[in-house]
Parts: sequence; C-alpha cells; structure tokens
Amino acid sequence: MFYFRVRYSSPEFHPRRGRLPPSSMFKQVQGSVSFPELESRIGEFWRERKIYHKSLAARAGCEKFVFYEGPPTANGMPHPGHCLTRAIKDLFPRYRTMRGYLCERKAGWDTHGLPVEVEVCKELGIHSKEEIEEYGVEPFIHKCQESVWRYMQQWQQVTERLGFWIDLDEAYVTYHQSYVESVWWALKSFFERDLLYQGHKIVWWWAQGGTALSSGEVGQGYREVADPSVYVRFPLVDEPDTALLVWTTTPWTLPSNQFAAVDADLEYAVVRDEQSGQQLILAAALVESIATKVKRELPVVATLKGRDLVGRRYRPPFDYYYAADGEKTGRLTGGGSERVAWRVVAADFVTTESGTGVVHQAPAFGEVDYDVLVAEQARFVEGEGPQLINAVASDGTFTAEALDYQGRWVKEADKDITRNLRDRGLLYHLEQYLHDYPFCWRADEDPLIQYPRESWFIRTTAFKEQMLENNRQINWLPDHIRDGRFGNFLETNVDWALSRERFWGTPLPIWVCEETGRKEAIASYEELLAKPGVDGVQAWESAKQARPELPEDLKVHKPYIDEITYDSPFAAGARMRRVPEVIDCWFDSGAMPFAQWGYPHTGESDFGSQFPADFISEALDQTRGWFYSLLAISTLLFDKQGASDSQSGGQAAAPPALPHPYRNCIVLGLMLGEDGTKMAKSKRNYREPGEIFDLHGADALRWYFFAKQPPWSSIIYSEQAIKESIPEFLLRLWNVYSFFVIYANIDGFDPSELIAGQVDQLDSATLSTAAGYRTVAQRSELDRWILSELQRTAGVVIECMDRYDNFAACTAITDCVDSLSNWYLRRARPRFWANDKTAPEKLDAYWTTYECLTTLSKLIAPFVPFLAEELWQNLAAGIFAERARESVHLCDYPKPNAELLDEQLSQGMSLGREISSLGRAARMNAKLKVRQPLAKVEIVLASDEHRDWLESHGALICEELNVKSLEFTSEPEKYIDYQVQPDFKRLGPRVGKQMPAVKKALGEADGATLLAQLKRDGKVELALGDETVELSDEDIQVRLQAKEGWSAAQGQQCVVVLDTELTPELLAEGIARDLVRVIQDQRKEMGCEFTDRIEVGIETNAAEIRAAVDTFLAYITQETLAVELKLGPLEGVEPIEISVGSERVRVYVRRAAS
RNA sequence: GGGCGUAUAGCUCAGUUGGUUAGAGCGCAUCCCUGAUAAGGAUGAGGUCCCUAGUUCGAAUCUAGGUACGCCCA
Repeated sequence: MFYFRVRYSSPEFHPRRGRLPPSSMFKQVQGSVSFPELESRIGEFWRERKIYHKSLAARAGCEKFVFYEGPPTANGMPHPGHCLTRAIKDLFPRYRTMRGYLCERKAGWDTHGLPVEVEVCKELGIHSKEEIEEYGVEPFIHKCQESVWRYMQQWQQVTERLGFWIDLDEAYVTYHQSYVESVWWALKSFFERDLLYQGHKIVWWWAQGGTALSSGEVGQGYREVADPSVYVRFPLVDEPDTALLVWTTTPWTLPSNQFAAVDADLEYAVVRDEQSGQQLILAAALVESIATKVKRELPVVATLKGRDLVGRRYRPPFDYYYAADGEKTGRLTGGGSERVAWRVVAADFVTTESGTGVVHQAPAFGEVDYDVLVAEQARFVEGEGPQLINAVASDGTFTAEALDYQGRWVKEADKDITRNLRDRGLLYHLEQYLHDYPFCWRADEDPLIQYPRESWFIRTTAFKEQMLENNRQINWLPDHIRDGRFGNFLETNVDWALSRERFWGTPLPIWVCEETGRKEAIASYEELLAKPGVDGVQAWESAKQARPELPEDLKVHKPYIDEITYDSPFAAGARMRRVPEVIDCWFDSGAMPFAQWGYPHTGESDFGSQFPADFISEALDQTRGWFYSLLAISTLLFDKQGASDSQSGGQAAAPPALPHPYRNCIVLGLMLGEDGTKMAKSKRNYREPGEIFDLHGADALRWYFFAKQPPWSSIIYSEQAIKESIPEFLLRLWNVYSFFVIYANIDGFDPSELIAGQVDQLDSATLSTAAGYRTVAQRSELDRWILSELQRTAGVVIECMDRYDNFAACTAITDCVDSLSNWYLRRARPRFWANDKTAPEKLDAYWTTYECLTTLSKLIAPFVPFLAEELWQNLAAGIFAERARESVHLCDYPKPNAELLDEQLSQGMSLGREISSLGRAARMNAKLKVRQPLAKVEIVLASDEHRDWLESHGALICEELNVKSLEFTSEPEKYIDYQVQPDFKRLGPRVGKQMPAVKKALGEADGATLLAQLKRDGKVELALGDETVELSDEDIQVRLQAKEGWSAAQGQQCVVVLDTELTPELLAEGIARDLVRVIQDQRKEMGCEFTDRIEVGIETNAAEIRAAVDTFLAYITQETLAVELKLGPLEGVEPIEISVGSERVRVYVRRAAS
C-alpha cells in the first residue's frame, strides 16, 4: 500500500497567507512570534487584573509557604546576576502557590552602610571622615537617604519585567523608623543578657586620617616594600646568658611587647653562639638557616619541646612597662597565681616558615596577638590578668610611655629602635625584608598599621553550639555548604564586631552615663522620649520645620538621635548620652524576619505566622553575609537561652523548632561575565538586563537559568545560550500550540461549545463532560501514550520541585514537549487533516492535544510565566471567558493521574521509537533515503519482553521507515553475533577475583550455544581452573552485534536489518515520490494556492523514469493536483532540472487555466 | 598562607550506593522532510573523564598527593 496523504480541502485556508475563517474561536497565532512583545502584553494584563494579588487571595487561609526576600541595595544598577537571584526567588513561590500554599512575598531594600556613604562622597568629591564632618553630618545624611533610591526605578522595572511577583508596595526598608526600632529591640535584648559588650578590635588603621579601613579597601592598597627584619634576643630572667631569639619586621611594636609565643609540639634547640658565648633558643628546624644568615656556627647544646618553654619568663627589650609591672602577679581562676606578662605562651599560629619559631607578641598591633592576650586574660580572675599595652597613640606616634620616642611617627622610629637594640647588645641580626604591605588607598604614601579600636561586639561565641545545631537542620542546596563553607565558618566563630565609626547606619541604641560610665539600651524612640529629663528633640524638630519634606524616619538617625540626652538613673545630676557608633548593616538585613514587620512594637501576628522561612535564596557570597546574620541573630534571640529570658519581653514563650529562621536555602553560584571573569561594566562582558529582555525576552532568560544548569554551579553569562533557549524550548512548544490553533480553527473545534457550564481550570474530569469527548481508554494508543507521558511528567516535576531541583524538573518538561512535538503530533497529523470533521479519531486528536497543551501551560507556569499565560489566555480564558479561571497562575498545579499511566505502553513506544531511529541509521549507512520504499526490515530482539507489542505495531514502524513489511527474524545468527557478558553488579560480590576469568570464558564461548543451553537448563556452568561457577539467566547480559555485510544498525535492545534489494517496482515508486516532491516545491515556488490546478510536463530520456511516470500517473496527478501530466516539455515554461538517480530530468509546471 | 568548591566532546554542562561500549544541548558535517514551512527532523564525527600514585575482581566515581581556575578569609 502506498501512503497517501489525506488532503485538507477547505478553500479558504492557506496557512502561509493566514487566511482564516472569519469566525475563528481561538485567537489566530502568528507564525513568527515576538516573545518580548508578548511578554509586555502579558505583564500589562497581570497588572491590570491584579493577578498576583488574586493568586494570594485565592489561597487565603491555606497552609503558608514562607519566603524571605534578602534585601538588595538599590543604589547600584541591577545586572544579570541579580536577575538569576530574582528568577529563582520567583520560581518556588509561584510553584508553591499553585500547589495550594499561601506564599506572601514582601519586598525589601537594604539602605544603610558604607557603600551608600562612598557613593555620596564621590558625588561630593570628598573622601575622608574629616571632610564629611566639615561638610556637615546632617546634610550628608540627607544625601545618603536620597541616594538610596537612585536606581529604584531600574530595579522596579527589572523586577516587573522578569515576572518576579513580589509586593514592592509593601516593601520593608532598613532605614525606616519601625525597622530601626525592631533592630534596637534586638540589641537591647542582647545588651540586657550581656551579649553585647565593648572590647577592642584590631583594625587596619589609617593613622594620618584617623579612620579604620574595611578589608576591601585594605586589599586595594597592598604593594611591595622593604622593611627592616630584626632578630632580637629576649634574655631569660632565670638564665640571663640564654635568650629567646625573636623575629619581627615591625621594630616599633617591640616597646609594646607582652608575650613570646611558641608552638607547644614543635622541637626547639638551645644553641651556643661561639662568638659571644651566649645561648639562644629557637626552632630546631630553623637553626641551619639562621646560622647561614649570621655566617657562623651555631652548635646545638640541647633540644626541648615548645611546651617545656611555656611559662619561662624573659626580659622584654624595653623597660617602659616592665619596670613597673615585671613582677606583678594575678590570681588564676583555676587556683594559684602567675606573672601577668613577659613569659612564654603556647599558640597554634607559630610556624617555621619564617622567623625563628618564637614569635614576639604585641597584642595591640596584631589580631592573633590580641587573641593571645584575650586567652591569657581568661585564665586570670577578672581584673587581675594582663591589660592591653599600647605605647602608640591613634595618630600613629609614640605616647609618653615610650619616653625615648614620644611624639615620633612609629614607622620613622624603626631605625632608632634598631640602633638602640644594637647598642644594648639585644640585636642579634638585621636585614632587609621584601614583602607586601598595605597602604592607604586615598593617600598612598601612608602605610597602614594594625591598631586596637574600641568596638562593640555581640557574644556570638556563647551560642556557637546552638548555631551549629541550627545549621545542621537546614536543608542546604548544594548540601556541601552545611558542613563545608558555612559549617566551617561557624566552627571558627568569633564574636561579631558590630559597631562602625560611620554616619549612615542604624545608630547603636546605647546611652552612657557621663558620670559613671554605666550604660542603658533603648528599644524605641518612644521609650527614649519617656525618659526623665529628656532633651535634644529640638534638633530634629527644627530641621523638619526648615525642610518639611524630610522623612520622619531620619529622626532616629545621626545626627538628630545623638542630640537626645536624658537624666542618668545612675548618678544624680548626670546626663545619659548616646555612644557615637552606628552598626554593621549586615545586622540590619539579618534582623529582617522580625524587623520587616516592626516586631515586637507592631506586627506581632504577621511575625508569628511568617516565621521561620521555608525558603530563601541568595548567591554564594552571602554565606558570611546574610545567611550568617540571619542565623546568628535568630539563634541568639530565639533559642532556649534567649527565650527563657523574660526581661526583654515580647518573645515567644517556647523557642521555635529548629531550624530557624530558614529551612531551605538555595545557594546560587556566582555569575561571571562572558569572558569567564567577574562581571564589570568597564569590561563590557555582559549586557544590561533591559537589553536582554528586549532582544530575547524574560522567559528565555528564565528558562536559561532554570534549565541549563543546577542553580549552584557558577554560571558564565552567555547571550548565545540565552538565545538558544528560544528554539530549544519556547519555540518548540509554541509550534505545537500554533499547529493546534490553526487546525482547530479550520475545523471549528471549539471546546467552549462542547462543554457546558463552569470549566474552572479544565481538569480531566471537566473535559470528560464535553460532547464528543471519548474516554481515554476508548482512544487510540498514540493518544493514551502521550497522555501517559503527560501524567508521568507531572509526577516527576512535582517530585523534583518539592526537593528544590528545578534543573531536573526542566529536563522532564523538555522531554515531554519533545514527545508531544516530534512523535505525537507527527504521528497524529493525518488525523488533523481528515476530511470528516466529526470523525471520533479526529476529535480524539483534538481533545488529546488540547489536554496536553492546557496541562502543559499549568506545568510550565512557574518557570516561564509569560508563555504559560499566553497559552492559557488563548486556549482557555479566551474561549470560555468567565467560565474558566482568569489566569493560569490562579490554577492548581497538575497532579498526575495514576489511572492514565501506562508503563508498558511507554516502554513499548520507546522501543518502537528506537527501532525507527535504528532503521534510519541503517538507511544512512546504505545511502538509501527514506523516500525510497524498501521491501522489508528484519528485527532481532535481545529479549522477547516487548515482542508482542511490537508485532502488533508493525504498521507504525513500516510507515516510519517506509518499508512494506516487518519481520522478526527466525534466524538471527545470520545477521548478528551474541556477546555474552557477566552482570558485573550481580556477580561482583559472588565471584570477586574470578571476575576477569568469568568475563573471558563468557566472551570466548559461542554466544548462541550458551544462550540455548541457558534456555534449556536454566543455568550454565563455567569451568575456571579447578573451580566451576554456575550462572543463571540473570547473571549474564546479552549484547547484540550486527555482522558485517548487512545494512544493519544496533541499539541497546535490538538490531534492525534492512532488506536493501530494490526491485523495479520499488525503484519506480521511489522515482514517483521524488517527482511529486519536485512538483510540490515548484507549486510553492510559484505561489500556488492549495486548490490551484496545474499542468505538468516531464522531459527525460530515461526509460525507467518514463515507466515510473506511467505506472504512478494517478498518484502523481492526485498528489500535485495536476489536471494534465505529459511526458515532454511545456512550451513557454522554464524547466527545473533535477537528477533522479543518474538521470537528468526536466520538470515543467504551470498553473492551469481555471 | 587557610577554608570551600570546580576540572568530563570545539563550547555549556549531566553522569544514581564503584559495575566494564561515559551522555545531553549547542556548534560542526552529511542528509531527510517540505500543508507546523523565515519552521521541523534524522544520522555522524568528536573523549588521555586535569595529572600521579593507591584501594578494588572492577575507578569518571573512593583515598592520598599534585596542577589549574573560582570564591571566601587572612
């Protein structure tokens, strides 16, 4: 039988011209779609109809899915990296909403901090703190507050254009009074529980400018310089001829020496310096290199462990402090007493990579040194341990304590100090040392020094175990974050240095008594105003009077808040004044779970129902930022110790269940520019989000984010890849949709006429009430198959999305769309073309496709919300009007219907598709195009599991492969070899080392014989040396290998062999089909209507072609709508020259007179 | 210097508790289809699974060491 197309005969229809019946029910679908244009239309629709708010309203009272927005800062432009974050933040809330949860999405803005100040400084052309003060803190703060909103509009645009549904109107803002007061409340709670304290922090200090630099600023200023490298003797008190050998590159820190540190486990040597007769103690491993440096022998007298040195006392190189306190002792907490300073201590940072293995400790000028001091202080009874020694003033000059150098800039004093040491015989060796050292980025001649500053700390270390336990309960994606980066960070937790000596930030709400120094924390502005004798409110009031447009929120900021004082409760007549600091803005963002509601001053019920978050997501760089600040604040505030403390009030009676404040956290990879380096405007290695939206659309960008990689792998921005997601997915689905709409309109397939009453969200139950709708069981196998695939996909997607795996979910969706487009629709096409508009098979095809498309529209809605909406609007809302849900985003997410799942069918079809594919491969190899019919294919199956199914589907395969018959060969040995292999996974544990022998034996045996034996006896025995191994059917795997000499292709489960013999009949049919194609092409070329009749002339000398035309005359004329076909030229017509086989043929085509 | 991560086809990336023929998309090549048509489809070529050593009957996968890159912290 030939395969004849059934022609569609509607005279009005011409897809290319788009001439359609005037009363089409589905909106006509354009061939070339502009997604950006479509998206802006859909965006407008959402806005007008308030779909987002309706989606929330529809879930009122439902179980909550809590989402927290990590506040971005709006004083920089949004870039593609922000789009990724916002896309992921949109995906899961949308998904959960469709799954029946109520997911409120409150936006937020991070508005405080140094970056804002720097922006303003740039604008004003100033940089130092002094310059800000000169300019005036008040106008400076005003500028900061204005600057915060600089790119607000761009942010709102990007957010909306991306389809990120979030409530921007209700956004929390970190500088707002209610927010600040929530933060104050938390800090007051900490203060009253002794978790907020003042201490020293060693910072990189710009002495000339009188300010600390952030690590980012310090990092910019490193350059290589030569510093003195001095080796100094610290003589032991009880053994003056023996000295510790100590190394430093900062001689100016020696007057402030307090300890010498050694590694307890390291081996130390006592060496004799022959020249002086004195003994030195240094790391044994370094003796040789030091000896080389000083160019003399240093024989080892004795060795000892570092721990043996611990506690030994020495004389520091300068007496400034030692003279008074050298003999001072303090009581230890563990009993007994000890000298407070100038003795050897153990420390784990001591290395033998440089220096001497004995490290000079000046806790004022080094962070690790300072830690040593703190550890030492902890050993003593409070107040009796060592106090910080610091002979340097904050301007970088020596104080009166270092009398000899008083007033001198420390770096400049290095030389004199070195000379002094040499004069007193304490300098053992001096050299120059090249290393990287930081300088101030604003004054590059000024070296920075490490310097202690008073700072406020939060005692996070007291809650380390609780934080670790909390962290263990969080579902991190990827999971290595928990025990890796984040877990390690918590393990090495240090107290949070909270305060900043800056201007634009949440003021630290601590007031100090000017008499006694005693402190109080304040939790709200109201509380402050209620204090006795309060004064200073006028500063704000007069500012507000002068500029009424100033937002009220500024009154809780510097400088106004600093003006407010009140009577001290600690000393009669004394006043309470605020400390000058503001706080780290990370504390602001970490406080958002409660501060976004103004809790506990307001919003108690909101906070109660929106804590903790089910889901948050930010990029990897937030590990030590937001992820930490959220966890730390929540743990300290709400965990057992916190909750049991009733002083601060407002806290929940019982501590919340772990984890809090977030349960699931997707840690996004960083987004790099097109060239694989960090995105930077200056490098132009990325495109502005706005441009991407205009060129490719938001759905394309979203699909690229969701479907191309797991979200935590770092993404190299690729415009090409964004573009590619259009044909790969969006357009493929669009084509199916467009195909359906075109034909449905032609055939007048109007679901809205076929279903009565409410259709709501068009689920299967509703569809089944339609006129002409047959149950799935009644429909063809192909229909049952695609509906089964659809159910399976829905199941997989739900399973993936519930575990936050968008990547795998997208893969499943892509596969489903591929099945629909490239198998279902292709196979079902003839049914769409069928003449009889009421044929049940035809209606089945429509209902099946319709159900697939409407279901897919819901499935893809969280991922590509615009396209999904477009489908829904045209396929459902457009025709049903009020009878269907207004938007796809108001629908429930499709749940798989187990009754429609047909695993057997799915596998059979998969094998059928594989056979078709193998058949095409075999044709390629034999250079036989599909248009050439062949007599038969033979199929060899590895197992008979699906044989029955395949036998009953011979026609399908024949059609796909354009062959006349299909056979399951009775003599497979003719075409193939069997390769028998052990099932390694099964046999591995059983035969172990015998495995290679088993493999060899099976490989060498004759496959066919072995299989026959297995079939007969149910087992085979292999002799391996003296042992035999018995193998059952399941212990082996059979592979088929096509023999040489056949046009065959092999797959996993079967081999397909082509019969390549071409009879004259087959050849003639092939020729006829070739000619039809050429004529059809020419029709199209000439712009023929589908109904136009033509005349055809075929001129050739080849007898077989003339014969083929003769034999298939009816077929050719019918296919091409030719009224006349003659062998010979048509006068006045340009011929098309083609080759058929080795023959030249001229084909003439012209429109027939109507 | 420390911590964490990454390394698989020309490019971007998958790869289940270790199982013996390592996959996808893009690109490339060849071809098919031509009533979804400025679309669509098939097939193919392309691999030292970063290197070295080890564990194992068996390693892309586990271990150790190294190399390169990225991020965070010093």
